[in-house]
Amino acid sequence: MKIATWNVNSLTARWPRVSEWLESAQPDVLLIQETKQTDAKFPFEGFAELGYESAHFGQVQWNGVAILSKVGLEDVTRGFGEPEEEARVISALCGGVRVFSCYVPNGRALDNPHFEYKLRWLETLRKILDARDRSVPTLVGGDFNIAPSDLDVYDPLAFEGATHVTPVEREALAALGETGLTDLTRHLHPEEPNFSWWDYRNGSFRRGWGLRIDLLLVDEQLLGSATASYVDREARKAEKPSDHAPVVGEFDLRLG
DNA sequence: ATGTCACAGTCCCTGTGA
Repeated sequence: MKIATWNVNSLTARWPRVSEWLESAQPDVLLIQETKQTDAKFPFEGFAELGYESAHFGQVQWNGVAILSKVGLEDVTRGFGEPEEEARVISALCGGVRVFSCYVPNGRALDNPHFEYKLRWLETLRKILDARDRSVPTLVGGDFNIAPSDLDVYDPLAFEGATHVTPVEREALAALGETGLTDLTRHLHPEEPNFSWWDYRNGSFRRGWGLRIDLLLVDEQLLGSATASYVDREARKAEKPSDHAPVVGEFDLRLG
């Protein structure tokens, strides 16, 4: 089973890239973030023509998360169940695996109220993951807006005083892991940076100025069946690309 | 730090978010 996560930075703007990537990469499941559209605009039919069932949790202008699947899409949950919440998490049961598509708040700046919101949001997610049914294989993917370690940052000195790299954010991410989840790409590749995001500005991609902030957190069952994980940098080279590249995990699942 | 991109509304520019 091949499961990928991709922050597409507007599905409206990115449809050509997303549709061609699905046709060539053929993941069984794709977790999407930043669709930036309402459910009414989400291309359910376009995805169906490509062979995918889909579920979306959208809003008017920002955020928006989705799950596409070729292996079934059942028991969908949208958000944390809080009133007026932003569209940042959706989960479903796909081919016997509970998958989450997460778009963690950016944080903006350390002294911005949005930074506290980011930490609260992560704590709410942790509680949900801690309460999950451990008998069901689980994958939590998405744009976490946190680089887990300095290996995940092209120049740690350039990020002093910035979000995405602080101890408190990394501790919040590690707390998700303490519910029994492992960072798949880093586990399989302990030393390669495997950046997944490059700023549109400054020619960052060409210069290799990236961060690894798009992650696949997997439980022990999935970790034991994992055969590969990689970043598809080709997608970042395309015309009018997202600033994020897809992150892929492959599993040799033998589920009862 | 900032050489870009995308969105909605103020609607062909501006403010916001990343």
